Amino acid sequence: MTVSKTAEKSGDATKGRKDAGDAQGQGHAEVLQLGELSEQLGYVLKRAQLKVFENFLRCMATLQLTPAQFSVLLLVEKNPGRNQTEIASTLGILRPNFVALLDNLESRDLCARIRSTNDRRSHILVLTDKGKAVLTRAKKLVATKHESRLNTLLGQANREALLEMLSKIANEF
Amino acid sequence: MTVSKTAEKSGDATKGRKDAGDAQGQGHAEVLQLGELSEQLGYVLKRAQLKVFENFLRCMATLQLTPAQFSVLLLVEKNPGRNQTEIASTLGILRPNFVALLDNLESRDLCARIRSTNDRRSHILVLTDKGKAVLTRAKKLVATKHESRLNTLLGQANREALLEMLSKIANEF
DNA sequence: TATTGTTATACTCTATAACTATA
DNA sequence: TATAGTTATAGAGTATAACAATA
Repeated sequence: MTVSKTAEKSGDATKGRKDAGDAQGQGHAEVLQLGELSEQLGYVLKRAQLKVFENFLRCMATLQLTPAQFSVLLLVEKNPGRNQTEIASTLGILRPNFVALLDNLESRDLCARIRSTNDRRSHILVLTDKGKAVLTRAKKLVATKHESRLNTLLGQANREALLEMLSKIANEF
Repeated sequence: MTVSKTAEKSGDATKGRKDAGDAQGQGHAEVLQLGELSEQLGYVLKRAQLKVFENFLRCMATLQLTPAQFSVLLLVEKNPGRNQTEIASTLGILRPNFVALLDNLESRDLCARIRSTNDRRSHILVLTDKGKAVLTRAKKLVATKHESRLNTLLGQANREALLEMLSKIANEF
């Protein structure tokens, strides 16, 4: 991809480079021109996404939940009684990759696999009481620290418009 | 308390699961409820970004350019005479990871490293004639096949508003 | 035979340390 | 000593094949 996760402090690409008074004539110093790049939706989308995930992780540091883990907890809470294949595929996670993610959540006693009586191949997923409690705290953290900051930055109306357009892209593009 | 490992008698866990016309008792279910997930900006942002990159790759299949490679070509064209560190850090690519990316572009004769005369440690980056030609074709493909589709989907005004909000997030969040 | 969860594996992207050659 | 490019390497994230248990 174009952008790295926590690369360096944003905006220090030209750190330490001075243009004024460069007697040697080497070293243009200004920030590079992004040019058409700043009009490329994919580029800006990716950089925005990294920023948002980064902030999410900071907000969730106390609960140690990644965006993927949070999405699993939310989906299991909303759809109790579903099996691994259903939860994973809804989130776009491949079944093999879902195993380790679930192992992690289960080892922390946040969710549990229950062998289905109807189809003994299936593992029904449910949140444990601890999982429910953690999810409740997580939602509060996300709302008060994460999403609220986006509201402040964009404004409530804009944030909703943004969400709508992104949903349209995600679903119809 | 924690959830028991033994399956429950599908009481409320499977509530509302059965398809209306399901003759067998095996019930494929309806689509899962995303619930609050569809309001999580990070989640929707990520899915939108994946869709956009996916489409980008399809549009660029003939030229075999990834988003990252395209961004490098664009930036080198706009900022000739810059070295690897400057180009890479502007794009948020770490220097070690930039080496293989450049090796690829150079092996395809799209860009070239030129040892700087001022500082023989530096490699100045330039596009080759082939690189310029390919980039011109790439820009046309992106404009006519990729970005234009986004315009159709969102509308010109909305697309600009989207870009502006994403830029704001990328730069100020 | 088909499906669920799983293992093994591979490939990409990202991240850090350390080397070399210059400065 | 510090910096530019590089190598090696490790860790996530994502992808496919195949196996055991079950249907």
